[in-house]
Amino acid sequence: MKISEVAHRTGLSVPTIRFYEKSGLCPPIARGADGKRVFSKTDADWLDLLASLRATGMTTGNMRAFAQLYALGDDTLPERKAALLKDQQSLQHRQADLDRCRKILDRKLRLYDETMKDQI
Amino acid sequence: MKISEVAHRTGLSVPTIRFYEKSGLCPPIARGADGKRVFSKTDADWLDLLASLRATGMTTGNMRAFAQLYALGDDTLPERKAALLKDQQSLQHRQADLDRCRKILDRKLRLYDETMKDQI
DNA sequence: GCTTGACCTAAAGCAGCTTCAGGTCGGTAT
DNA sequence: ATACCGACCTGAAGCTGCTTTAGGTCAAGC
Repeated sequence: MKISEVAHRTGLSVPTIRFYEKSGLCPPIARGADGKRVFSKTDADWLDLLASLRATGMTTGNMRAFAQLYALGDDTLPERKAALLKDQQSLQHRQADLDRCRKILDRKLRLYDETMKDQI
Repeated sequence: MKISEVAHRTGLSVPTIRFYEKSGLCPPIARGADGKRVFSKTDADWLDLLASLRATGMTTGNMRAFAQLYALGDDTLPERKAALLKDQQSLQHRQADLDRCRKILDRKLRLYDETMKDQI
């Protein structure tokens, strides 16, 4: 499989995939005689996993840790679950932050409406 | 007013305030004989405004633009409102993204629960 | 034979800060 | 008096997670 195909399948950009390999987020990808990356099904699945971890907002550090646990097999399921739970918490934090932002913004906009009404 | 007081009042960090000044997000702050920044009430209010714009997730570029409109007086109210509305939209996008993330994560966690139940 | 397109690399750039290294004060404890 | 502390200053580097740029190789199509 070519890098462009993997990009299409995972939704990651081509440079991001190269970046992930270089950063050790996935194992080194095999190369063809021409030096181009040749992705196995396993590689593609791995990158799919990375893409969905990224989608959850996980940091690359945690993604690397998670991927390593994944590579160690099913014994690490509880640890991986714990990592996901932690991720879930930070996600909740971010959502709460955004909610706070939204409230500030809504209040500001209402203020603007009132001020502008007065002026007309 | 000292920088530490402004930091405390606005919730911005001391380096962030210096960074904002350096980046032209606020007008240059007056200095005492010792070279230290001396913030006027106006400066502090300005930074308060910046802090709440940042809280809404606005980019520094937009913050700069917004602050400039602000400096031009009340004639710019409609433009500022438009900027805030745009900001609100991007905020809604981010919220939608996080919701999507949360769903992915919840699904993953449920999968883990099932897998682990099977193993016990 | 010449261009186009997909791939490659290393390196720089981006936002928005934070952190570091190194220096100047004034106040206080010994 | 002197040694130290904490708050301030500066410029520059570091951080995350990519994206963009510059420069190069190769096969295929016109």
